[in-house]
Amino acid sequence: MTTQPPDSDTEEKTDAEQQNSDLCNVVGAVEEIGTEWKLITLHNLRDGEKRFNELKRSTGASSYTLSRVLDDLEEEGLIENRKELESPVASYYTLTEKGGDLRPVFEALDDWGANWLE
Amino acid sequence: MTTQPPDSDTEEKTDAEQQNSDLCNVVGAVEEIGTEWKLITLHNLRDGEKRFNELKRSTGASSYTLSRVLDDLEEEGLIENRKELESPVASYYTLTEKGGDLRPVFEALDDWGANWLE
DNA sequence: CGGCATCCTTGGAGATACTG
DNA sequence: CAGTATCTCCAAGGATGCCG
Repeated sequence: MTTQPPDSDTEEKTDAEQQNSDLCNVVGAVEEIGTEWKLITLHNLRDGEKRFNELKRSTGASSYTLSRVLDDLEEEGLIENRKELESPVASYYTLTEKGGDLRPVFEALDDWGANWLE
Repeated sequence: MTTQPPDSDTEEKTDAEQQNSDLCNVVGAVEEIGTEWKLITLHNLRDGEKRFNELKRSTGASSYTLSRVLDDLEEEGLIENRKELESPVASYYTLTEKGGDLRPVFEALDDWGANWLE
């Protein structure tokens, strides 16, 4: 493999996942979106479309990292990308339905944070 | 109860966090618990007390990793540790109130997973 | 049984520079 | 503006061994 970023092909179930998948989907969900950059990026799209550099600023990720996170999220079907190629190119990202359905997760996190952080 | 909720702000906010902290606590929450091992470990304690090796099996983490994750979680006040030093030592871990309050998060993740995974 | 100490590998991620 | 290409660094984490 070249300098290919992390893969993300057919997902294999880990041993631990096997042991829990019958009971619930938390492990699966965590393995799909349970990294800080993914969560933060998705969360930063909660209010609608954003462009690359907006996300770069609001998430604090480097363009390199952000780019790969966005690729991952798009491959997983959590976000969509709309490009405008005219003039100065513009690239807009939005949550898909699948991604938007994570809102309750973020709300729960927000509630928890409001009680226990700060 | 020793685990008291928030106690005034004092946390240093990161740049990205600065930009969102006024709006919500998701970033803060994610930064505290948003790693796969932490989420999985907390989730594996959802039904109550578990011992070290039980967690090792159910999470799939190595003892080295699990040990450090548990230390982190305990420091953050998300779990508690009860040790029985007699005979063959036994160590039990449970969610604190703070940790237990994450259940809605896991429920939301579970719901999402049920809809979008599998 | 629980869990450090060590060694070692991997990839996550920043900084920087470059292109269409 | 929106990425890609490198280079590099460091932490996460597995494997193994030891020990109270």
